Amino acid sequence: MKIVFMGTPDFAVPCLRALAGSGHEVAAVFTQPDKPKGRGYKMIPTPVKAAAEEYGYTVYQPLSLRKGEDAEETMRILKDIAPELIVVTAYGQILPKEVLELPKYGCVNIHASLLPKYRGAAPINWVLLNGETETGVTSMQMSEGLDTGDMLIKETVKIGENETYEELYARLSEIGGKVLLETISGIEAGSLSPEKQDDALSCYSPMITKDMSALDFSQTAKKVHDTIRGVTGFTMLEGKRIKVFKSAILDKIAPDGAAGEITDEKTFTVRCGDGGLVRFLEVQPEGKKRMKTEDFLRGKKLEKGCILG
RNA sequence: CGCGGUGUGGAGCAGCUAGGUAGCUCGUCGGGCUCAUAACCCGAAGGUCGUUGGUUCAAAUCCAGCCGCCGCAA
Repeated sequence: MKIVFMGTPDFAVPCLRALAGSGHEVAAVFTQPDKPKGRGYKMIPTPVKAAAEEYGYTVYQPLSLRKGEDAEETMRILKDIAPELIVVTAYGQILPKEVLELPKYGCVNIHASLLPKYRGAAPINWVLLNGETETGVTSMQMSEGLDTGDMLIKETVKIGENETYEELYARLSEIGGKVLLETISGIEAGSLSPEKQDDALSCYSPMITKDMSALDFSQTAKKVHDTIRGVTGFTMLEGKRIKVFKSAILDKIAPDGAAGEITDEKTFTVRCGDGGLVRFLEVQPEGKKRMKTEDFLRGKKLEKGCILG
């Protein structure tokens, strides 16, 4: 099948690779424009662009598909290509109606949640922040609303108690590639039965912001742990910023003591608002590399009773 | 030229402000102790102190450039 692929971040890369290995014709790849990123404002190509170039695909990076010269130009390009299907995975732009209706089979989207729950930009983060125990990947026939199209294939996965955003992200993106191929096969065979989303059950996952990563130890241990898993936590230790990438909740409870207090300096365990204890497993001090807590503690002496935050 | 941190044996760090013997907590290897152990005791190996140049009798330490890694901000 002649396909146009649209995607931007790492999450979309396994989908593109799946297509590349499937025998379908990838006629073009669309991704967001490169932006000056990082220290010194270096221009970094998007992960999808980097992958597309490996395969020698033609890459387009229009500023907008909805307005301006780029939008008109894009429509001309798409009409010229005349794809049978457009595949969209975490592209980062809203597709106008003309684009949605252009291909014979329309546009399909791979979304990292069990729709209709967690529509929107950051489903993986929010699933973890909310302490969900399962999530998944859904493919859908795109319509004009945001992640509101009819659902085609859904695959559910269990979430590990200590599973982090990174880990879940990697798992779901791989599943995304698989679901994509199944969906395309289904479309070709005409064997899919689109299912309408029940809007009453829907919820949105808005973009995450920096301040959501700030750990608040007056909250429950579960909440603190989920924050670390979902968006990577950070707090202040002796005036310096320290990120927390991985954590675990202990079975024990410390009924007395202050929130944010280090209760065990040998393992970097902190007391939370409900008396629950969270142990940091992987941290990154300001200006340093990310490291396991045991490594961190070899060079840094913590003081028991020291308060974080 | 966005702001800042950092680069020291395999790992994480101290030492640098007031230049002059390479240190700590671990790991590794050998030996000992023990019913046994990730525990304890003794010993050993292992480092061009990121790189280039400068100042100096002498530089991990002071100065300049370069490279790498990272935090913030976008």
